[in-house]
This record gives sequence, C-alpha cells and structure tokens, in this order.
Amino acid sequence: MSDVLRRLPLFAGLTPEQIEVIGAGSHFTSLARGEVLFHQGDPVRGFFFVLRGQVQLAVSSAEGAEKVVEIVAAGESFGEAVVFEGLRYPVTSTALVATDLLAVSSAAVLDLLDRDPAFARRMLANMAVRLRRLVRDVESYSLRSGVQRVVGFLLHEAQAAGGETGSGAGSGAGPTVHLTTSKHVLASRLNLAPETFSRVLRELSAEGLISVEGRRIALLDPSRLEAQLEWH
Amino acid sequence: MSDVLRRLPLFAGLTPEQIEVIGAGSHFTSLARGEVLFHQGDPVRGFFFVLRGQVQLAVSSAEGAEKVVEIVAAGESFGEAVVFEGLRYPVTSTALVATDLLAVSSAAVLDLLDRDPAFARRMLANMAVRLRRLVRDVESYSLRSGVQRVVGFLLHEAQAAGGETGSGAGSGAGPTVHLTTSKHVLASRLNLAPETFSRVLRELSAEGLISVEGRRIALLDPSRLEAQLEWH
DNA sequence: ACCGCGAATTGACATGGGTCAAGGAACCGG
DNA sequence: CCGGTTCCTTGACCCATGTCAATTCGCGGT
Repeated sequence: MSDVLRRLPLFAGLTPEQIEVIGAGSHFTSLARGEVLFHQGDPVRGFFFVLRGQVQLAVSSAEGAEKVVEIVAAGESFGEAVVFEGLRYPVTSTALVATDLLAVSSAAVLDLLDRDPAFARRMLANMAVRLRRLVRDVESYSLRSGVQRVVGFLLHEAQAAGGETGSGAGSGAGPTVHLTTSKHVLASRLNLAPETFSRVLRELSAEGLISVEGRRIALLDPSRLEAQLEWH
Repeated sequence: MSDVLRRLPLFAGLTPEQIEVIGAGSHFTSLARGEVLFHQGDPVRGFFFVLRGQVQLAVSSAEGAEKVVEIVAAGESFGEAVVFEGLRYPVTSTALVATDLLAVSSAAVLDLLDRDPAFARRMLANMAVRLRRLVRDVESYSLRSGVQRVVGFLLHEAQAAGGETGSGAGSGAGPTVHLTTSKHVLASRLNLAPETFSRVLRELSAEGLISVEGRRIALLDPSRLEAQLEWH
C-alpha cells in the first residue's frame, strides 16, 4: 500500500508518517467492465486513483440519457473535489474495462491537508487543471461544430501521444491515434450521437484528411486538419 | 483596505499580520460598463473580488462568437483557479455595469497558503463549488432542451431569492424573478441565441406558466413549471 | 416631448445534428 | 466453424435552434 501511495504524484514528498495516515484511510478496489463504482447522488466516501484500467464519469438525466463528462485513464485520479465540499457525487462512475482502484477516504485527506501546505498546493493545482479543462469543454460544446470537436480531439490526442509517425511507408503519413474507448463512449464525451461521430469520421476520410481502421486513426494531413478548426 | 479584506468570507479569521500580507499584494480597480478587465490569453496577475457591480466571464472563438460562462455578482470572486496552475486566463472578463473590484495578487495568495491551512481549506472548498457548478452546466447544456434550461434557471433564481411572493393581490401569484442582466447576456449564459430565449419566454407566457414584464418575470405556476423539467 | 440608439421581439427560412430503423462487421465462447 | 452479442455504420427523415432581416420597444439625454 505505502509503495503505491509513494509513487503517486499527489503524495510525492510526504513523510513516512504522513503516508501512514493516508494509507490507514485507503483501500484497494477492483471493478469488472461495466461495473458502477458510485452513482450520481451517492454519499461521498472519498476519491480514487485509477491504478489499472479506465473509468468514465457521466451525468444522466431522469429519462436515462447519459453524457460522459470525463474518461479517466490509469495513473489519473478523480473525485477529489467532492472531498472538500460536496456531500454527494455529482456524476456516476463506471468502469469501462476491468479496473483496479485505490480509494482514499475523505478523512485522511482532510487530516493531511492541515499538516502539509505543499500537499494543499498540489491539491489546488490539481483542481485548477480540472476546472480549466471543464471550461475548455464548455467552450468546445458551445462554440464549435461536431466536426471541429472531433478534429480538435484527434489533434490533441496525436500531440499527447508524442510525435509518433504512422506505420505507412511511402507517402509521408502523419501521426496515428489509437482510440482507447468504444466509439459510443467517445462520441458522448464529445457531445455527439454515435451516428454523427461515425459520419464525421467518414466525411474526414472522404476528404483524405484521415484514414480510419477500426480504432486506429491515421492523421494523413495534420495541417489541413487544423484548418478545419477555423472558420465555420 | 484591511477593513474590506476582513469582511470577505475567504479571508475571515486571518490574523492581522496575514491580512497585512494580502493587503500589500492587493489593490482596488474600477471598470466602466463594457470595459474589459482581462482578455482570454492574458498573463495571470491574480484573482478578483467584485465589490460592487457585475462582470461576465466569457470564452470566444476566433470568429468572434462569444459564450458567457459565468456571471459574477457583487460579493463573489473569480479567477482563483488560475493562481494555482495557469499562466493565462482562459476567459475574458468584462464589466456588465460600472464595477469596483479588489485585485489580489497571486504571490500574496500563494504566500498565505503556506502559512494557514484553514485558508487552504476555504480555497479548496471554493474551487470545489465552482467545479460542481460547471459540471451542472455541462449536464444542462448536453441533456436539457432550451425550454428546460430556461425553466431551470427561473426556478433556481426564484429559490435563491428566497420565498418572495409576487406583488399581485388576488390570484395566488408565485414568486417573482428579477433579471440582473440584459437578456442577450443571459441567453448566452444559458447557451441560447437571444431570439430563442425570447421565443421560449413567449411560449411559457402563452401557456400561462409565467408572465414577463421587462426584466421582471412572475412564476405563475411553479409546480407546472417544474413539470416542464421532466420528460422531453 | 422628442430623438436616437441599443435591446428585444417577431417572422421566415435554413440546417446541424438527433432519432429511428435496418443492415453489416468484428468479436467471443463453445 | 458457428451462432450470438455487441459495436459500428448507413440511410431516411425530422425537428429544435440558429441565422438573417425587419420592426418595435424603451430608456437616457437634451
């Protein structure tokens, strides 16, 4: 347990005793694919690190419609914010694949917070990043078309994955993006119906901007793709 | 200066010396109606309290389209998050009316953060509330229709304003909502074109659910309004 | 009281993207 | 190798909202 904790960026630099405190308030959990960790409205227990696997955070309306707000990958955490303010989780958390989590109790975090200012700083930085991301999302949902959101996503992923060049030999193929989730989850994340997402990909393919092969998407012409983000 | 600082919830309970630290890194500013405090992309100077007036935070696309993310009223603050992580403001801040602000420098906040755990807690709670609100907004934009967003807003405002009953005598008129901004700003906040907002209000009026008189909206039938939030 | 100007409304129209329904394609367990 | 899921794609259609344009409203200033 301590070994795992020590490796997490958020807990880096804590003293052994502090690690102890956090450790005492933490435990491991595993989820099967499709299993729900907590529902929107459940009372807060704490926050979570994804050690292995992937979870989605989604809001849902009374009629069952669902919108994926975030996809959390291994190495990332979620649910920090509710520790400081909320009584209930504002989203539903579902494992997208078999997932191992570390659950950290609110009490342990609050306890540690009063002792280590550096920890507080990291926590704040963490939440600030999250806030900024959400603002970006709102901007994207409000001000950009479906095509633009998809293109933006592809370019972002390509960049995040580092400057990998595609496998293609002859023609100067651009970077390749591997989708890490099913397309309908991704579509929801991008605020699109799955059908629309599919059509957008087809359209971009038809124009020679990308080529799609299952979950592998090659960006054939990054500069023309970027051009899609401007104007209409 | 110190007097003002002491009165702000965020700084409540600070020692005189701490107030001094914050005070040294703060100053007052005034903005005329329509004046811009900072633009999206400007380097971060610090965060702000609205002492009097009202400002909007908006994101804008390259083509000039604009989306109001938040409307900040007197007594509230904005821009805290960037202090901890960002280099640039992710939104543009514009005064909607003549406004007095207190600008608090990042340095002063960061300094104080290391000394007072309780302050860190309040800061975290603050940001957690903000995050939650944004998630609500995303939910609302994605999962609800224009009518539902407007109705949701009206009911929310009515509740926030306390159980005021309308001025109307005879018929049991419900609570009244006073719009604190122009309708096109409000429309943008709700992610609607001004025209659509106008039409929604007319529609609700036609059904006898509300009555509109300039910026004064009476909720004639709160329970039937709530029913609008369900199903389609 | 009148003017001027931004705000708000209204109408006519266009369209992005959602919904419904019907295949296809990939994957899995047996 | 086969049947059953689940995921994805495609087509046809529709509708909520946005856009454009023309008034109209309403307030502030002189």
